[in-house]
Amino acid sequence: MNKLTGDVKGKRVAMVCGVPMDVENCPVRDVMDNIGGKWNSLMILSLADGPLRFSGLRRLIPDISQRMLTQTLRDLQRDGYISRTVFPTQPPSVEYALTDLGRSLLELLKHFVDWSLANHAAIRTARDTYDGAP
Amino acid sequence: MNKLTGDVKGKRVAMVCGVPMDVENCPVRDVMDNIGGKWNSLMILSLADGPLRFSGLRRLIPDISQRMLTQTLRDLQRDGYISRTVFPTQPPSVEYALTDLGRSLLELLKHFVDWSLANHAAIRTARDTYDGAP
DNA sequence: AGAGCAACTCTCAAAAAGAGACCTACAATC
DNA sequence: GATTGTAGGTCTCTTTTTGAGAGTTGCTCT
Repeated sequence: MNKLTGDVKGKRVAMVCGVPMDVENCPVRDVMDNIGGKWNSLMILSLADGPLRFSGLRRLIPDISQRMLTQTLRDLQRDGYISRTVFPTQPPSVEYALTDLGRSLLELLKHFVDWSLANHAAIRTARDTYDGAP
Repeated sequence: MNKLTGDVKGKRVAMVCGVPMDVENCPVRDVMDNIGGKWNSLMILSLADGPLRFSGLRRLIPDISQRMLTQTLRDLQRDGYISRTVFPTQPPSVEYALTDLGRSLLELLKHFVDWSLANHAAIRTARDTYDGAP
């Protein structure tokens, strides 16, 4: 019997790092989907230094389409990572900022940034080796 | 002038957390693409307790297609996170295991698992609030 | 002899992402 | 006073990714 499986409510289910990886309703997958999206974590990192407006974010991440920018912001807002505030100027301006939850996640993401910088060279080397050997 | 931009080799570029977010050749994006894929980090977590074979991984992550399993394993192998060892049994069996680099990343991912468990309730609440207010 | 496993690959359909046009309303420029 | 620009989007169309599932090769077990 595999130590990597367990029972949750009578249902046989995979366990990863002690967490039941039930396909639906798995906390880890839920969060991973958020940080896992192509733009999501980049967006949170971009708001690290303070609130930004729609067009400010576009300038900061020049290769995101408006469509994906809108959608990513909505997704992150929905899950409580960022807030959206409309100021009644003419034309209205909309400011996006990290919430407490978002700042909490940001702390984790910063470790990733550090790790990336420290290990980038090793990854590039591995990749070149792999690609070089047909 | 925005503190969020800087110059890299004479090219104006966005800065995030002090890191130049040059669209190509950005270390952070490079790593984020790896942990960011839908299955990538789940795969690394799945190998946390020891090496597994192709079919073992399928059982552990029942909702991944064979196609994506193959591709995810190749990607992670290419970037040096996992190793692939073929044993000359009949039929040959193939074992996937974390490398040192993979185990190093795993330590970071474990923090995510912890964070997910701690904050999952808050995310669900935020989501329900957002969805409940049309 | 027939079924099953292991580790894939291949094809086709569905879903997600990207490109880019379009929209409303105001402000500044020529 | 006509054009151009900005802000914060939406809409449509095309391309790229994913997913579902059948097929493959060779051996083993019943």
